[in-house]
Amino acid sequence: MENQYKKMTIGDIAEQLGVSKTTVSRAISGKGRIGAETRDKILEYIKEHNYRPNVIAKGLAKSRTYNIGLTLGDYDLMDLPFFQKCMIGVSEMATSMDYDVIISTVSAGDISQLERMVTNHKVDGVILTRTLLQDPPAEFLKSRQIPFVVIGTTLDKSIIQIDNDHRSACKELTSILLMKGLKKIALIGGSRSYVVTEKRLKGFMDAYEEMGMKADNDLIYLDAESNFMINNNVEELIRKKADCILCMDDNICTFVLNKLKKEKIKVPNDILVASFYNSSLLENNDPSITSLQFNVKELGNVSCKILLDHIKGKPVPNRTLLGYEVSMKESTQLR
Amino acid sequence: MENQYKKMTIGDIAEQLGVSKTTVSRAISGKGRIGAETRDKILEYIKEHNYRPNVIAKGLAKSRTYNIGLTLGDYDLMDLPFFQKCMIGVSEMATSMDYDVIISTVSAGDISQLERMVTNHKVDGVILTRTLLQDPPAEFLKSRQIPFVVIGTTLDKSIIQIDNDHRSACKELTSILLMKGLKKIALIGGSRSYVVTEKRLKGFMDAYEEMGMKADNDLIYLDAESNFMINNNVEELIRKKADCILCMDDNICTFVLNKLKKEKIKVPNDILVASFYNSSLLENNDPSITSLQFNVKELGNVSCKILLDHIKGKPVPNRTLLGYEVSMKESTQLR
DNA sequence: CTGAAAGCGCTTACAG
DNA sequence: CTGAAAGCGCTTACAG
Repeated sequence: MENQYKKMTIGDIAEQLGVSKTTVSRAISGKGRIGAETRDKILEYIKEHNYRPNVIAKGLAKSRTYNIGLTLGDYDLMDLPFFQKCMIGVSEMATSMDYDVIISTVSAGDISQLERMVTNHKVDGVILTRTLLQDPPAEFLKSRQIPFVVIGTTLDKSIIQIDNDHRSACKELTSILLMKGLKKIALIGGSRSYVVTEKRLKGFMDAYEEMGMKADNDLIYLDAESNFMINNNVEELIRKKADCILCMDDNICTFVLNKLKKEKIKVPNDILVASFYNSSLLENNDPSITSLQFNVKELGNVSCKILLDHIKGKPVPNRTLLGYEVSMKESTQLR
Repeated sequence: MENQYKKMTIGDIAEQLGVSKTTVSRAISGKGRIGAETRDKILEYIKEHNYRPNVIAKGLAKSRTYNIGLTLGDYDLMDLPFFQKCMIGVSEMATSMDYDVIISTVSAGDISQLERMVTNHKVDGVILTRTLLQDPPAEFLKSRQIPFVVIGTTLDKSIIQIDNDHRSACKELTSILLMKGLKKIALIGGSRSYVVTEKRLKGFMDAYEEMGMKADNDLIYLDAESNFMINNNVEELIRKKADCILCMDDNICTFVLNKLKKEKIKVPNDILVASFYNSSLLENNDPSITSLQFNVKELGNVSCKILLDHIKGKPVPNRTLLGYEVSMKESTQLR
């Protein structure tokens, strides 16, 4: 099953044109002095014969792979669209800079795939998605001194990170709700081992503080990991007569909506609902759900650009915060 | 930003142990005659010093990249979980055979990323997902004589393909429904430019034929691409008093369920609903939705194995059909 | 059983 | 401005 497609090399071109391989190489890379005439002749030949240099060979010579790694955790399966959109963003940018992206899954703390990829010298750098407070992949890469960036937020300030401004976003959505005159806003959030959970909580608190108010801790439920827990939380919230439920992500929101439906509590008539995260899970919901909107593809784009710049030794910001949008929908309309 | 991690080479080992690079290479690959004693000594040294060969260099020498490409179309965004699960399956198998997977997006017929990846000699083969009747990526790869396999089904029998047995699966689900005594089963399907649409239709027909019955063409709606079209279709089906709506995929099913809800038609009390495809979109629906179940990760596993075998020149089956499960839920319970 | 040497397809000091 | 040569880190006939 050999590929019989003409595999032209730099040597073939040199021979055909009666120049040296060095010259051909220079014409291609544009580096080193070379006569305009010779260069044009070579470039023309290349175009005409559809030659493409072997990136692997180039990589070996320059100790580069022209690959970057992208990890996905199996927890990503929970927020399906995120990884895919992000990956498309990364891939788009990588391609435009003549890099490719190799994927690597990290499941249940098993970083063997990542280790393999790195120790096999298959990538020049890595993009980590969804980091935990304690992040084995990040620690591994740090110990290996491989350039890497993190999509998300880590406590370790020395790590290059790119994230949406979750804190401000959550603050803004909460503020809008508070200004509607709501008195008993509840918050249901996921695992506190994710940094983003803390960020969202802080944003929520910020909104209260700015208005000189105090959030009611009795209405805040964190570490809500299962449908069961969320059902319980919702029951309690009904008893406590919350007037709005803020969900930290769409998964939680889906469970909350199901539970409310089962209890025959109407949204937005009886209670308001909003999500701190957008995903297509809620796209077709009736009523439509108020949520934050993040441009995940852009997140991928930017992260890739930063990693590549970093690999090339350019200075890059240690922390990059991307924007958001608040999308008000039916679920928070006061009757 | 250089990686200062010890980059040991085969030469270093040879020098330290007073043998030749050839010998070291042989010890590692296990090919070529070599004394057991020398081999053990080398292997031990390698283990002790945590040496990992540079796969890129090995690749250059063997004209291999130890990478395979995996394409995803932007239409995949419609069935989110599919690509990701599939990719995890592919990656898992690839890793176990010391290969890596490079992703490449193909959007709106733009195969430039794929072309780049291939002409840059970055992959030894490619896995294509979601092929269309007319498939530019497949045609391109064929013309380049690059080993590749397709996840899905193509009309071109010369292409190595791996798919679930959609036809049998759809037939089985339809049969079960027919045996419940349903008289007016409707079918709403997507674009006919996907081979799988035809397969599903055939399976539907098969069920009727086997029972000596004839499907009512008046209840079959294909090329239902938009929410708008599906709404119309559902309206007509209500008028025609269909007793069951079979949806070819979960996207369609979601639209159908929304429309029925809006029209205040209860599932399963007033009409039954089932889907020919499973995805998490419907996971939390109330009532739970009867659907077919496919093991997508396994699909990825098998596809990768077949491609790798093919690359290595082993004989592989031209067509591989994987199983399915019928999962009966509330949405098809006759009262 | 072991090694010297050529080669994979590039890049890049060093000379001229 | 151009080229011969060494090198990137491996593999593999060929000889011994």
